[in-house]
Amino acid sequence: MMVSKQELEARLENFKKVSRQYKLPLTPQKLAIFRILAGSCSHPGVQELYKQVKEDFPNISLATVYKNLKKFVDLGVITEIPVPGESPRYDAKLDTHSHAVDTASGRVYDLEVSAALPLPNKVLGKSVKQAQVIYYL
Amino acid sequence: MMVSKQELEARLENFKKVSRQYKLPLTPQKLAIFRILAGSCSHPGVQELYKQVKEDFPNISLATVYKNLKKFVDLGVITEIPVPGESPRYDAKLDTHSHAVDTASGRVYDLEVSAALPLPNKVLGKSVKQAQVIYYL
DNA sequence: CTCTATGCAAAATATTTGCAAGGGA
DNA sequence: TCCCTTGCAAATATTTTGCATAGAG
Repeated sequence: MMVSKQELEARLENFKKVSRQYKLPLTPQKLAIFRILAGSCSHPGVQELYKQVKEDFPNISLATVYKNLKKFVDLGVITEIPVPGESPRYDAKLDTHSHAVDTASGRVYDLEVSAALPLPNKVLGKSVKQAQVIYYL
Repeated sequence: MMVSKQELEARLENFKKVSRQYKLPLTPQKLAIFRILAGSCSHPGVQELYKQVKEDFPNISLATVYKNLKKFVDLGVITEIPVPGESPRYDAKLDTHSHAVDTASGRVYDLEVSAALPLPNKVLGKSVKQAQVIYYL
């Protein structure tokens, strides 16, 4: 499955907007990393992103990928998906949804949170910033 | 909060039962690691478990802790809780429940899955082995 | 007795850091 | 110009592996 052109554009716009908001320079490397993530449904990890962005920026450093992913998470423009027994994967889809982890293949799928599965917005007296429902298949 | 004596005993019994089932030797080290986990509500990670078990077994190797945790997960007697930005934590509570991650302190809490939050038992046509709902506070 | 587990050390990975030079706003 | 960012190399941290020995059943 592919991300639609409109959705991709929306994600890129949001990324740029937030970057401006925090007065962070928009470098070609950042844009490339974000674009790959935003255009993918496969929830790549660091190594995979590094390999892909290398096609456009052969000299890019792995450290740059690490630094930027961390920054993106801080900025809230991407989400880190922890996968048991593996290194984390990343997702540029921002609306609340769940993930299904196929334990056989290691693949991670997006799932819509069904209306039948309402998430509380307060837990332990604190407000829920984010919720992840992960299904292991 | 503490784990009740009965609950701890039940978890230990189950651990021993499963070990026997798979004809795996029950060593003092394994027992120690499992007991710490089963008696704790703090969802310790590898390093913390290592530090604690070292008090009883000063010569225990970190590798032993890693190997056993992995084995316990395979056996299904503990669960790995992935935490974004951190190394995984472990949990000996086996009934279906959720976790709340306090992003400020890094603490992980157990939550009962409320009846109002029914989890589907099939997703993408495959049966759900396990589901984790993680709330980020 | 047989088979797994243990501890140790080394190896393989993964992630972070410091710093000089470059580049966006 | 002012910071942030980049790439590189080194430093850390994390996790895995091989192997000889010990120990559980």
